[in-house]
Amino acid sequence: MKLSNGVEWALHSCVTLSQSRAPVRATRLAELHGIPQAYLAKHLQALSRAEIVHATAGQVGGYTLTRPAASVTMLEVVQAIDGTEPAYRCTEIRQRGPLAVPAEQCERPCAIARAMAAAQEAWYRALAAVSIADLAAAIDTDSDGTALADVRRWLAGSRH
Amino acid sequence: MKLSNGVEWALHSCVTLSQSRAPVRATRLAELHGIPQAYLAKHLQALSRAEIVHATAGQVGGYTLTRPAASVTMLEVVQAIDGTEPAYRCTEIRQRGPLAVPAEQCERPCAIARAMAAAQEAWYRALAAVSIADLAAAIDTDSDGTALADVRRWLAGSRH
DNA sequence: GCCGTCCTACTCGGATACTCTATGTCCGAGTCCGCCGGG
DNA sequence: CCCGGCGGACTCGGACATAGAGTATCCGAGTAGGACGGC
Repeated sequence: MKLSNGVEWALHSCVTLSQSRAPVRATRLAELHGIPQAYLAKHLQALSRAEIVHATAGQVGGYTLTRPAASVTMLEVVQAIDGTEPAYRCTEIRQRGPLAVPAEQCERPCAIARAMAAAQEAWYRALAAVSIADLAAAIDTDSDGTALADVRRWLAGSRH
Repeated sequence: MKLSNGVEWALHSCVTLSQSRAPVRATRLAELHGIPQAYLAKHLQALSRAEIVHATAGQVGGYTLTRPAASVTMLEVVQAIDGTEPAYRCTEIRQRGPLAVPAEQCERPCAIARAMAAAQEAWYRALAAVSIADLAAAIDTDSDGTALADVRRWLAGSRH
């Protein structure tokens, strides 16, 4: 089980966007994080489709958060990038083979699928409990308030 | 994020093995579940390496559980197949770009990595709370005690 | 009749092709700003 | 001096190559059981 690499970029990008009221171009986000511009753009598109960020075209365009950072959860971002498909997908092998269970008795998911679904739910809950604002606050605390201030200053700098 | 298909097969196979004291051949397990024999064998090797099952060679060989089903957790099986690598791997992008944080200040994982690790931990706990015996009991309940009895009878049948 | 040895058939184990998703990249459609001309 | 129209350059968006991991398979090494011969 491996999570897409873009999830990390998307989360960092959201934290960065939460520090700016003005639109931030994908190029600048990529430059700030030292990652490929074109590929980050692809993931930002996914965030745009999920209506987590709003894209503005034109000369002073870029991305902004559509909602306050406190109301955007990590879960939303992860699902926007990675999709909402559960990690475990039951293929109903109990309905196959010489001892196949008839479909009528398979209305409820099988015990294994139920346990995996419960685990996934626990994962979801843990992610839904943390917002982008929480992440920003934690980063701020970790750096004694310098990191995000630097980001704000850098974002306010020349548009190159 | 997608979990390997073999996880499902491995879990079902473990439940099946818990119903037999005699070794069960990979061929029979595959036949019972209606899945490719050669590929299942590969995953059974992983379970063998993890010392969850014991492989016996020779004419009446096959696989058996090394421990009572109640002491084998779903987490062990999942990790044996899928590996122990966490789903989210922080690439430390905070140490890159124009505002790179110096490595000395990065002893603690970044806030995002901490949150993802907590979520993964919640997932692990949910899986560790369920044993193979629990799964067998749940399946037994679901089928009014017929499913596992059928399996035991089928396993006791001719070795073909 | 009993025991040791050999043989055979069967098992698992690792090395080997193939496919599909995730990665990385590019160019085109759409849009907003700034300039220019007219009133 | 103010306003409307136009041009241009910049933005995002989706379509297009590439690589790595997961999927599926095969054949060889090793082993346990059974048959055979000798004692």
